[in-house]
Order: sequence, then C-alpha cells, then structure tokens
Amino acid sequence: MKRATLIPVDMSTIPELKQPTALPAELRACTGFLLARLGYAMKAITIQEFEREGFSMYQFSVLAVLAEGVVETQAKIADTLTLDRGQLVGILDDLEEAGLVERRRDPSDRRRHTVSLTPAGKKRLVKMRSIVERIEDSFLEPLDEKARAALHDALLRVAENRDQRFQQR
Amino acid sequence: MKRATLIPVDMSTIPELKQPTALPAELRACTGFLLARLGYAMKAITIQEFEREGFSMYQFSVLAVLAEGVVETQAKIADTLTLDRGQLVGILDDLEEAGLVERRRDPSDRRRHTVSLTPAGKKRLVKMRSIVERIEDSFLEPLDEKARAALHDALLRVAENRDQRFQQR
DNA sequence: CTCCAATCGTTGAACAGATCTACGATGAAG
DNA sequence: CTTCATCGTAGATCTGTTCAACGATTGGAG
Repeated sequence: MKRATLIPVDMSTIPELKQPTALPAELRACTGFLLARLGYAMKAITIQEFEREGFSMYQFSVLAVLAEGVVETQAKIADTLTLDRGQLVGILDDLEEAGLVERRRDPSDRRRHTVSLTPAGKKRLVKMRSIVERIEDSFLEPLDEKARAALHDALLRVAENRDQRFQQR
Repeated sequence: MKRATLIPVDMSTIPELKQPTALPAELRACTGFLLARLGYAMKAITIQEFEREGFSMYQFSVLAVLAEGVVETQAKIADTLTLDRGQLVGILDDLEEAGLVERRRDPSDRRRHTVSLTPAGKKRLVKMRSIVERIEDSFLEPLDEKARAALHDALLRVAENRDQRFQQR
C-alpha cells in the first residue's frame, strides 16, 4: 500500500501546522503571497482534520470525482486530480479495502479499470462533505455571507481563466 | 549550499506545472478547494518565473523581510517565514555570496548573526518586486480593480483572523 | 493474421525537499 | 564554575513525488 499526498487536488509535504508570525508589510500587501499562504494553511488544516476523524482528504477528492457519475478510469481520475497514476493506486487500494469503491475490468478495454462508488462510498462521501463544510466555515469565519460568495466567485473566475488559457494551446 | 523550498512563506514540493483538467462540480463549488489549488498554482508559477529570470523566490521572501528595517537575526527571519533554520542557512549563503546580504556577528550576543540588506540587495529587491507584480497581474487577469481589492481584503482578513486565533493561546 | 507501437494499471527505484538530531560556540542563571 | 538554553550550522533521516520498467492489452499498418 502506497501512501500519497494530495490536497483537494495537488500534493506536497504538509508538516505540522506552524504558528504564523507577523509578516512584513510588503508580503502582507501581496495578494499572491496571501493566496499561497492561505492555500497552504487550508490544505494543512484539511489534512489534519480529516486525519483526526480517521479519514483521508485524498479519499475525499477521489470520491468526489467518482460521484460525478461519469464512468471513470484510473487514468482519468488521476489526471483530473493532477495525481501521478502510481499515487492513485494506493489511494484506491485503501478505498477498495474499505469497501467504498469498486474496481472492475472494463470489458470494452481490458487494460482499464472502471472505478465506481459503492453505496458505502456514497454514504462516506456525505459524511466527508460535512467535515469539509465545517473546516471551510471555520476558516472563513471573519467573512460574512456576501464576502464569502464574492471570494468564491473571484477564485472560481481565476481558476477557470487559467484552465481556459491552458486549453488554448 | 543547501537548497530550500519556500513559497512566499511556506514550503513544499513544486513539480512541473501541470495542465489543469475539468474539475467535478463538487470540488469547484468548494471555496477551500479552490483556495488550496490556486494557492498552489500561484506558488508554482512564482517559483517558475523567478527561476526563469535567474532568481529565486526564497530570496525574495527573505529580502522582503529584511527590508522592513528591523534588525533581524536568522532565527527571527526563519520564524517569520515558517522556515526551518537549517533551510534558511542555505538561502542566506546564496544571498551573501551574491552580495545582496550581510551576515555579521551580533556584538551584543555573539551567538547570533545580524543579517542586513546591502545596497545591491535593495536594488535586487526592487527588480524582484516588478516580477512579483507581473506575475500577480497575469494571475488575476480576469478580475477588475475592484474585485482584486475585494479579494485581497478577504484574504487579508482571513489571514489576520488566523494569526489572532493562534496568538490567543 | 502478424508485428509493432501505444496505453493501462502497477510496482519499485530514484530523487527532492522537509524535518530532526547533534555539534561547537556563546550566553544566562545560580 | 557549572549547568542549561540558544544561536547558526551541518548531516542524517524521513516522507512524498517523480520516473522507469513491467506484463497485459489494444489498435493499426502491412
């Protein structure tokens, strides 16, 4: 069984959550810096919280992808989550062992595995959603509804703009 | 000479920038997820761009801290940037070798090193700022002035809220 | 049909970066 | 003066990512 990293969707080393210290004004004034720093914090917290409940954030990401309903092969899942295929293997091993997911040979192309949610997997996903919600809520505490919506909108727009730019190549 | 990672301020592995793929709606709807993902992208781009110009983002962070004027010891710098002290050593070695920074024994406590910007360091910082600005501008392209300000404000508020919570312990 | 190249999932080795430990030098407290 | 903590540094270790290779399978070219 291989362990992998992943935030919602990318991966990197997450050490203990460290105490943030007063930042220089120059960096505090820098949107990109804040974005990177908070993104990191968000990821660290998410990993931590999931672990505390005995789950894994990586599993959540994968389950979320599967929940979209489209028939997924491992390669597709890995690409969607920007994961190395080798890393996904380990995550799926765990999920399968826990009975949350099923791997079947794709009859139309026997090289592939079709991965699908089991009922238990769907149930688990629901539970995991509540964790995510709780984390987010705590993280965004200082923002009111309106500010949160605006933040989400801004992030989404930036994200989609990036995707578009990539696809134009 | 030791290589370290660091984003503006935290650290993790930054592989090649990968092509983002269509995300499941569930994840796209999740602010925390977007935050983590974009933060990661921002970091990756920043590292990449700095490298392309022959600089290092880590150096920028350190120079930015030093520019605040307070006399800094290595320990303080490392803590501010959430860096392992050992990692900082390598960064400072590079900076010193490039003549951007000076390490001097603190006469009042000869265990310490006082680190300070040289004139060349200040100049370099100016150049680096323009890189950061360019990156940010490209990244936030789809947002108008107002939306950018709102985004920055939201991020800052979240960041400061987190700092406060930590300090209350 | 037969080869050959490409793709799938999988494994394990190689690598990179973060963390931890230990050290010599120095300082602070008793 | 002794003991203990802190500073910067160096090196070992650990963890997670990336890469290369494998058997199985497919699709296409001849």
